[in-house]
Amino acid sequence: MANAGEFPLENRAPAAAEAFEAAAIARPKVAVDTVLFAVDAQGLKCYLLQLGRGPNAGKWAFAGGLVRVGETLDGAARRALRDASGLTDTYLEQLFSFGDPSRDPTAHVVSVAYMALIDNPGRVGAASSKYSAGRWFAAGDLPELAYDHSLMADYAVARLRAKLEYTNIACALLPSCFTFAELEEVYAAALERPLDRRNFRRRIMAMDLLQRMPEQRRGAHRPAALYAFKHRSVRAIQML
Amino acid sequence: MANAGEFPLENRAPAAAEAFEAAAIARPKVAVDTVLFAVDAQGLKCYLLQLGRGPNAGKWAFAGGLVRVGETLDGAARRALRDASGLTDTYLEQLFSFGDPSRDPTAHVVSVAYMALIDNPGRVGAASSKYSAGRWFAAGDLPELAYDHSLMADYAVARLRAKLEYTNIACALLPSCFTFAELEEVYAAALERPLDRRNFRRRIMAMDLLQRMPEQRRGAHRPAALYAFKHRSVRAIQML
DNA sequence: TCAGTTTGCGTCAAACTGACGCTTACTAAC
DNA sequence: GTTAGTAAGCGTCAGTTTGACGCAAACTGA
Repeated sequence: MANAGEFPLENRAPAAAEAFEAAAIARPKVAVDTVLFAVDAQGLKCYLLQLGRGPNAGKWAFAGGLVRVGETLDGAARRALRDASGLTDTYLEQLFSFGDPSRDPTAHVVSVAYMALIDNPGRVGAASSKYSAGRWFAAGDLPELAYDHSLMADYAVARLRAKLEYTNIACALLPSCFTFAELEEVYAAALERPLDRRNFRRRIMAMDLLQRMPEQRRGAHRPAALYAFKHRSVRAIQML
Repeated sequence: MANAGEFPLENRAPAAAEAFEAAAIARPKVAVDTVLFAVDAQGLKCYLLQLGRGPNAGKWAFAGGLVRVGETLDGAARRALRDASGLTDTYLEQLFSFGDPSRDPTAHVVSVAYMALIDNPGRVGAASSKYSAGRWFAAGDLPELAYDHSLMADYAVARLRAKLEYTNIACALLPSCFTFAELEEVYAAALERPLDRRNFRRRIMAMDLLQRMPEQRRGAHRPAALYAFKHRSVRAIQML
């Protein structure tokens, strides 16, 4: 549907189309906004950018932008994220669309929210001139955000937490090789609660997601076995 | 973001705005499409409408339409559903947004997919003149659909199944009073697998969602206790 | 009164979960 | 070298949940 009743309009003179239905039809701008997550020693982090222009200048917001001609939503999200952080190969997942006409007081903008994950906060690079600054914030302690971006943040955190439980999404927050302790830190940071080391190991092992690597990580103490995810693409874990 | 860099444009002469950035910015139409579900004796059903106009005339699709000036996405979905089925008070939940510019060959249309649930397929009424017909189909055996509506159908079924497991969403597919057998039929229909009557009862009871009503339903055999959901609003079940 | 059918309670073993003890393997300090 | 300290990683145990299934209770219609 949706597109259905509209086609005749496309084939008529613009004036006729206007008179018939277009008067009521909104032509909102369509935007994408991406909540970028990474985990570091302090916990789950969110990357925010400070707006350099417009009425919201000075406020913090997620990487975003308007969809361009010929672009898919995913494509626009990737481009906006690249412009804001230099990142090109991230895990990206659509979350939810926000379309309240008053969410942006200056124009009707429908925004499709995305979540992106990277394994290391240090990977972010310089932002485009659209932004005056960019930095990581603790996910649980974000500053006041522009528009309805706080809602997006809540949504993103909830989705990430849920998916940690039934998918291998943690692979997007870790390098290709990691120790069990590092995996546990990712879970503990995102879920914001401590996990029992031994039970966590058992639970993850039962999921059969990991592949043991031949090498070990040597540090100050007993060396730790290195693991990799069997599948680097995110997929639901089938509970038999 | 998203809306951010754009404001200066709004305040400039149109020509300047065009030259600066607008050339590349898409102005897609924004549509909503709603996958309407109900359960009857045959199983899970999906309500489809046959398009009466346009290049896809004759094809089946979900209830949808373009977002109008001042409308929220939810509001547009409710209106489109009302126009297509007469329904006004349904459970409604946003699913996913589809924005591939080639999903509709005649125009760039971003469509926000929704799922709606009702307790009785018989509640649907007459459709607007935009459609030439409307009827229920078995959810597992849909005809060829217009646009990317098959994708939406898959997405909707997956979401419904998932939510049955961890929310009280079944309340939207049942009348206010129902027997355990009716509740089980809803689950079995949506999940498309038989459930053990006794284990199902135990599992649902453990969730503590139901309230036993004083009356009983009398039929040809042993009378069945009537139940109602404690909460009619859909909420996640907290696993202690 | 009985056959037939649905309702709804109960049992049992296997699997899973949360809490936690303890050994192993290393480094760094003495 | 010996030892103290620490992270890694194995194992145990009781309580809970899960899946399979037996069976009595409650009703109708013949």
